[in-house]
Amino acid sequence: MSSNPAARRRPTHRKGRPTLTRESVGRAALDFLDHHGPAELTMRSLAADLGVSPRALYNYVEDRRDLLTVAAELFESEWRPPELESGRWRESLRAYCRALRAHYRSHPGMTTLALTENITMARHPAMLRNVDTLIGFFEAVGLSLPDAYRACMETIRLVAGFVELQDIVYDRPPAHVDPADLAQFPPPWLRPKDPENSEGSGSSNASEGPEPVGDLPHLARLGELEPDSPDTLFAFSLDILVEGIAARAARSGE
Amino acid sequence: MSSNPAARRRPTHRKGRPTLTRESVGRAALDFLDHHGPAELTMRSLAADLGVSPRALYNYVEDRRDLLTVAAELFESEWRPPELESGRWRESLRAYCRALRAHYRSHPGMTTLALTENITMARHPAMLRNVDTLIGFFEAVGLSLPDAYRACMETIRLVAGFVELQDIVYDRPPAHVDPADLAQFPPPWLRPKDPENSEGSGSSNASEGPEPVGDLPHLARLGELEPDSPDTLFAFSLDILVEGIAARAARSGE
DNA sequence: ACCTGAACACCGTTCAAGT
DNA sequence: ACCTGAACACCGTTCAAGT
Repeated sequence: MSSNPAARRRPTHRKGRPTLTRESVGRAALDFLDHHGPAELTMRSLAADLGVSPRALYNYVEDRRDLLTVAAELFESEWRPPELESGRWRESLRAYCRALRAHYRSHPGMTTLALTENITMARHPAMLRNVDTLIGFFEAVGLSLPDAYRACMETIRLVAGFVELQDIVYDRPPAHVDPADLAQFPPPWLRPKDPENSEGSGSSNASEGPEPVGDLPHLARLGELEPDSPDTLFAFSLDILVEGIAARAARSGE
Repeated sequence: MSSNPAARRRPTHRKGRPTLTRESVGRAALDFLDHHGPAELTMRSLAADLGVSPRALYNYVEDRRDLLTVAAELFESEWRPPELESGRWRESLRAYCRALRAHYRSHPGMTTLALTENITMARHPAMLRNVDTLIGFFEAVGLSLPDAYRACMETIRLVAGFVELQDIVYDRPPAHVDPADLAQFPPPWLRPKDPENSEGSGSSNASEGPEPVGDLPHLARLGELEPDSPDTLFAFSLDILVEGIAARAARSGE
């Protein structure tokens, strides 16, 4: 077992802590996102987390963009998709999307970070296999090959978009928003404004006029109903997706 | 016409350039995004664009977050939705979504910027009216009031997600990606790797093994087809949405 | 081979003066 | 009232040494 000389070249520890590697710093960056917002992830804060100087990170990644690319690859490589069965395909697709949503939520901000830094995701071989499997699934459901690809992309985009645009606000409420507001439905900023306190809304110049909200009849009725949970909202999105695909499959089946 | 003394209080020009206002600096920030990436939008670069010192901006906005909030509000206020007609509702919804996509694309990165800075969008009164109108439209199509709200949110999320996750890569190709690759379908990173040049793929440590891509049968067949344009991809997403909503409306109509 | 510490050019933001 | 210029604490990144 010690016949491979290359295996002994690098020590596994240094100064009491494990030796850094390209993977371990990427892993640290990914884990950092579980507890901090994307903006807090800096070379310096990550180095402090690892107990090294900022300069040390540059021995393993080229720059911050490269670091985030590694983190994105690790993020994709740890995605374990559930089985897809083309019989009872509706429930199968729903379960797949619920699992994918949980995956994205487990490292919130990774997608947003990739967007701001112009990092192309879906490069990891594991992700390629998943995409291929998903396309095969949609073909088995009855879509043409091009439609199966489009459906695959639409599915991933729906889940990623839901997590980044909807879940993140609930999972990590911004500091300036009252947490109690987030439990409400519709969100308070979708409610018609109380005409009492129309003053003091920040903009003090009257040049553009008060710009009254006017009637918002449907939102007003919504305010009296029970709030939607994010899970309910997500279930609705899945319904639209599933039935939309079913209609498409029925059409190309003719 | 000069009877209002308040109208004369602020000069309209100073040192040959128009006086700054809260709106004008927000407008400048929004326009900045048309020509530059979100990361380039800094207090200093924007001040240089306006011909003032960075400190001058702080007389009109509290900080960078506040500046981006103003820009987001302006972005929403300039959205002019097309008419929605509940008769021929499918084509009407499609046209609405196409216009909304064009709106988001006209200021690329605004949504991503709002995400990274934790800025809650849809605060502008004009946006409230639009949401209310869209909910009314979906009710007229045959959805229940809660479903109409969910469909409204799903519609906006679909368009915003498509622009940020799909269009931006085409409209603003990242510097490190070959532009020719973007015209291909599927993207090159979705193609099975050529076994010839499996060497030199960046990661030089063999500790994790070569991790072969293996068979990607559906992606391989896709590689021989004509690439999808973003418009084609978007049209497919709209088909899924429209037919999904139609199925939902038919079900609640019973 | 891998690390530290100092340094550079940036960034957001604030302070002390100018007019 | 609104601006400038200098300054502060950050950031990514690099250089020159250390071991």
